[in-house]
Amino acid sequence: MTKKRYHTKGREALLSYLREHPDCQFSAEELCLAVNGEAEKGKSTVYRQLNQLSETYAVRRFRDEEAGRNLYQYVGEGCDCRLHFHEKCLQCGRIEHLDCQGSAAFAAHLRAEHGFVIDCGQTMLYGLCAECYATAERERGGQAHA
Amino acid sequence: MTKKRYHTKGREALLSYLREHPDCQFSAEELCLAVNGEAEKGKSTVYRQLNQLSETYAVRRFRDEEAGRNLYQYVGEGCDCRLHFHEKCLQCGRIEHLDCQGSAAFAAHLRAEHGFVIDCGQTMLYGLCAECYATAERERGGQAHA
DNA sequence: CTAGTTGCAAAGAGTTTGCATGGCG
DNA sequence: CGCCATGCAAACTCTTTGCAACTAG
Repeated sequence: MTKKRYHTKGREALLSYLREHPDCQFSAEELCLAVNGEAEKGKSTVYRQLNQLSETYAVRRFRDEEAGRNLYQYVGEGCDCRLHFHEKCLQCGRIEHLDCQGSAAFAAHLRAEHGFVIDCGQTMLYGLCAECYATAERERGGQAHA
Repeated sequence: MTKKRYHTKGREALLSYLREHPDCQFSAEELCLAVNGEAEKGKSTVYRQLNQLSETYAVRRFRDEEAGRNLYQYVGEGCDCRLHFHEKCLQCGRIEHLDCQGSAAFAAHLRAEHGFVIDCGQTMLYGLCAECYATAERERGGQAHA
């Protein structure tokens, strides 16, 4: 089922680069530039390599909604991104890290009650940050315009 | 900043259709078919309408990673999708609803500790379901075992 | 040597935009 | 009547695929 893979300089370089930047998400274009020195040179190969790497547990493909493209991030061993959530405000778009306080309890609950082993590093929580929620409430209460 | 909007039959029909199917996510193509009777007829207008609707709190754009396209869902008033999480297995791709048991506690924690008002209906939890986790563990152990 | 990998160009899918016409207010 | 909305086609972006040359094992 799984195809045999050769160890090639290209894919190794890509993986190394991603592993050296554990908390960063890169676009295919950025990675192509980083590895090949040019954003266009061999981009199809970079896409193929990224697809291959995404089949493993080491690299994960995310979606950048705003830009309408994919982002790639190292999420393998020695990476702490799995231990905390990220929360993104639907209004202002800001992303913030969430310390492990309640996250661990929630993760434990999911696992104990549902057998679901959540991967915080790959989960984005959506909602409204304090400021935007306040603004939304004010507008809703004001009913100035709808 | 916000542009003036006319009440038009087209956008109203779209919103009505979405509102009548509160737990469903539709592609632009499906919506075009549902509203215009044809998947191609006036699709650019449908895209424009969906973008307009997505600027409100009533409709939200999601991403269908597998199909590489956007999905649209009604998430406004009278919609219960905000009250529970969905968990998606990174391995088998299955999506399951998660009852409110621990979700409510987690949501409350987020709000109390971080002022972040989470929107469950717009958040997807990623991880491994029980079966896939067991399989993954077996394979990982297999390296040392077999 | 054989099968996987690379690189370029071209195709492909989904979405957006230009422009003239139609419709709401 | 002004301005927004519509509809078609063309353009655009990101990603994938075809094919010949290359390379790891």
